[in-house]
Amino acid sequence: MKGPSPNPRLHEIPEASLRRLPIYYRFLQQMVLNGAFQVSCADLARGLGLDPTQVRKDIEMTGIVGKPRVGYLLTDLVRWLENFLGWNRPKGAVLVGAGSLGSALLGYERFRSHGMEIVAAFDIDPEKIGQRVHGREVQPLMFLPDFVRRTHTLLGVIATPAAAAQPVADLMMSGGIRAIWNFAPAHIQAPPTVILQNEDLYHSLASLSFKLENRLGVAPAGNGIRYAEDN
Amino acid sequence: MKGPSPNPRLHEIPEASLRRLPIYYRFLQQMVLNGAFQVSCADLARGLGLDPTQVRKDIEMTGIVGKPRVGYLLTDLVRWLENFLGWNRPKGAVLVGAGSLGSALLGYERFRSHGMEIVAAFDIDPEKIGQRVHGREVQPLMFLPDFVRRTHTLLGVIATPAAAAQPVADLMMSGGIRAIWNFAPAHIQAPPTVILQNEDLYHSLASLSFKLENRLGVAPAGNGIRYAEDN
DNA sequence: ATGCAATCGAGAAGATTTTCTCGATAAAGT
DNA sequence: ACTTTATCGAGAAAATCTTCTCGATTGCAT
Ligand SMILES: NC(=O)c1ccc[n+]([C@@H]2O[C@H](COP(=O)([O-])OP(=O)(O)OC[C@H]3O[C@@H](n4cnc5c(N)ncnc54)[C@H](O)[C@@H]3O)[C@@H](O)[C@H]2O)c1
Ligand SMILES: NC(=O)c1ccc[n+]([C@@H]2O[C@H](COP(=O)([O-])OP(=O)(O)OC[C@H]3O[C@@H](n4cnc5c(N)ncnc54)[C@H](O)[C@@H]3O)[C@@H](O)[C@H]2O)c1
Repeated sequence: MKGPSPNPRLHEIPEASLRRLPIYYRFLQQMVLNGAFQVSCADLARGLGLDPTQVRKDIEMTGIVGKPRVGYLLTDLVRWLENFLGWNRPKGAVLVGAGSLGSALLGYERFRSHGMEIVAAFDIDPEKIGQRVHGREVQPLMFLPDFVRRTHTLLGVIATPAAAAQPVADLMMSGGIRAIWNFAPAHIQAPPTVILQNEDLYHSLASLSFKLENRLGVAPAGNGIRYAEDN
Repeated sequence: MKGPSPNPRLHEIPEASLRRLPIYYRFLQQMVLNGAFQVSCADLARGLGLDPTQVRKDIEMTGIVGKPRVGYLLTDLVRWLENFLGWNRPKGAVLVGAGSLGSALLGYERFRSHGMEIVAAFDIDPEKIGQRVHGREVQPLMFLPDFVRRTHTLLGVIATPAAAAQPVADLMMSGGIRAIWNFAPAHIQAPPTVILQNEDLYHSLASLSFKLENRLGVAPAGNGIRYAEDN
């Protein structure tokens, strides 16, 4: 396996499929630890309680080809997915807002093995500036655009209060940030050339709260994945 | 507005719509602050860059009726949504794993106004037990089932390492927890009577990483929301 | 070798979600 | 009062996503 660029039809990859791949990836890693050698879509489906055809379609979508009656070589598939998602090529990121959530994110080393490395933290609070959080010195917010430009950083993480989200995003974009991961509960306006990913806990809270009150069980099995706000 | 039980067809509410409601809610709150008095679906759509019909369908789904040419009375709609989502009736929750993420969650007061109040924290680490985190004493994990039973708590939040997620979930369910919000990157098995909400950051990371590497802009405008793993 | 069973791959069908379209209604202007 | 216009509500159409089905391929057992 040395796979050609695993990009079948970039524009036609369902977001839902894209967001299921990490689930498969994690399960496969577990299988590696358990000493397995090969894996079929049916194995994945059984283990995760999903529809086998859906799993097959998702895996197929990444462009890897399997062998009938066997499935895929486990290590091949793991590396294929890493490569497909770009998780074997960590991309630098800047974080703004070194509060409680920001600090937790800064301390989370696992991001590096999933395509992102937070290389710098910024804040507007003089108390925070100069402090070290998990090994990184918090810098004044105003240094951000220049830092981004100099280091060609493409990814920005927002962990400020909601009111600051838009101005911080603007500042990021002014420096050349191309993708923003927003943890503040705020709607950010950005040109369509910038990739926006809102991590809105209230989405989940709404779903949980509503279902709990209405005694609804989990969604039908096949419906493994639901979307997160994009724009 | 004194709305009858706003439950048109419980089973037929699209998850996608459900998860868009918080976005509307937030925008409406902002409008209230800005002194607005009434609001139309078109206003919402314009402000959020979504399709007007989609907004209308979503709002319609909650069962509120508007007036042609006007839309809805702003405060009515806000309260209607709060009631529909259950955000005006905070539900107690237990949290397990008082680490960096768990502490951030414990310190986040905003949950209370969105249907959830974390009433107790548990951990397995003797160092953590007995400490106070944002006003709550961390209790030994083994006290959890009894606590849940005594207090009739229905919601559980998991912020432990992935390996502990399943056993912790089992413990929660043994006490009577009916809905689990899982922040650990792990697949939890639960009977369909238990509501599962996985908050998997790797979903977002996969989406971001992939799109960034393939120079894809944001998803088409209408596509405001994308799914989060449910099971 | 031959037949059997499991699986991939791909097209078709079905379900769900989003978008389009249009009639009804109420406010604002004429 | 009448017309215009913005909006809701609802059904139809389109797009998207999921599930079903089946032929082709491969490994395994006989
Ligand atoms: N804490 C949580 O568990 C949690 C959960 C969900 C969402 N959030 C959201 O994440 C964001 C951060 O939450 P938090 O609990 O870490 O808050 P926090 O108050 O602990 O941290 C916010 C940080 O942002 C900094 N900041 C404020 N304005 C800024 C600006 N204009 N530019 C740069 N930095 C600025 C502050 O100095 C502070 O360090 C909030 O939007 C919150 O709603 C937090
Ligand atoms: N820190 C982040 O920013 C972040 C981001 C995304 C996901 N997560 C996930 O959230 C979870 C917690 O992350 P964290 O950074 O807070 O980790 P952490 O190590 O700081 O905290 C984990 C806590 O769980 C406790 N714990 C361990 N085993 C337990 C058990 N069996 N029962 C009860 N408690 C137990 C530990 O004592 C510790 O207090 C992890 O699964 C992590 O992958 C964290």
